[in-house]
Amino acid sequence: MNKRVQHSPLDVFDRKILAILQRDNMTPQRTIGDAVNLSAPAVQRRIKRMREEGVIRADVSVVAPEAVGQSITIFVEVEVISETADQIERAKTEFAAAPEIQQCYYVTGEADFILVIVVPSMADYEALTRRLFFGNNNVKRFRTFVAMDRVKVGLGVPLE
Amino acid sequence: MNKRVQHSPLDVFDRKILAILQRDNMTPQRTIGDAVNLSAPAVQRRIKRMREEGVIRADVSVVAPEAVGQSITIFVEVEVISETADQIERAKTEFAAAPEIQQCYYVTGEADFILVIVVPSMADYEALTRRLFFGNNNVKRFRTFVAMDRVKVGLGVPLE
DNA sequence: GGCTCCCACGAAACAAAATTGCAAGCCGAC
DNA sequence: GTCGGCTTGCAATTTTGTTTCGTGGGAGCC
Repeated sequence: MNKRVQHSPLDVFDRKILAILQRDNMTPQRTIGDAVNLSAPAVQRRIKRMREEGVIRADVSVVAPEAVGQSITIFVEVEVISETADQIERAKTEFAAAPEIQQCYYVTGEADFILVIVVPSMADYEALTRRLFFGNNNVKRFRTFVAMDRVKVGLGVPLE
Repeated sequence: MNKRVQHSPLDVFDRKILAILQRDNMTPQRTIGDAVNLSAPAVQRRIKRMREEGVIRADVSVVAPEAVGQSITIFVEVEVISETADQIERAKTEFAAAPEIQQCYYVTGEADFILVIVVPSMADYEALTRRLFFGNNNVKRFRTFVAMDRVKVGLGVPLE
């Protein structure tokens, strides 16, 4: 269901390039080349390959939520009643479709789903719970955590 | 302590531009201009302003964790013993410094911190808990959730 | 060893995109 | 009305990304 693309093994150059790109993907290829001791075209070819292979999933700007009026970040642990394959699939689809849901993970443990939600106000969150949880009769219960501080927020993965 | 930059109010153009950029920041300005009915330089100036004002926090490549051998995503709820200001500050600093910790939020509710962690293997996670939690005598307890599926992962905020 | 084939590389040429300079249009203040 | 600040579009310039081409090193095979 997801993009399953062949990943040819990454060498040291690739990793160094990734380390730079996941911090700032606007870095000129020439600069990257200098940093990793490679020519700009070589860097360009590697980046292109990694994009095609799905090693680089996307290239995005990170927007400050509070700057656009989405000032509240909320965590939710969701526990479902029935964990049949298609019930789970349905839930995944529904969660993935909601724009307020930034992240959704299907997890083991005391909860089934963990959601990261971004909304303008508590009232909006309340409305969302009504729609998403109370309106879904497969949701057994959910626990809410409100973020007071987004201490560290990123998608960077440790490299080397 | 963090970036406190003045956010001048965003108009419809800005929001449309942001909506595009947070999906794909490699979109040519010309294309963006066409989409929002503005010239490329106008788009460029707005983007520059939003970068300077901190509305756009960063521009990054999103790397597929499994492609670089970081195949396990883990959630942790951390509860601390003492919640004095400097104990909390110390914890924030420590969590923010760990490269395996992708995200760290300070939250209300039954937990104090919620962490999103990315590691190559369970053994690595075990080692990390030893260092981070058992090695920190202010950690009362922590609950672990292992992600079976990263259903939706992004930092995009709802716009429009 | 000597051979070819195959990649990945760097240098340079090239294309495309971003950036800058500038003149004009659009308010709001006086 | 007119001044001044702000934003725009267009055109020129500069920077950046991309393609082309020729070279060199390594793997496999005579």
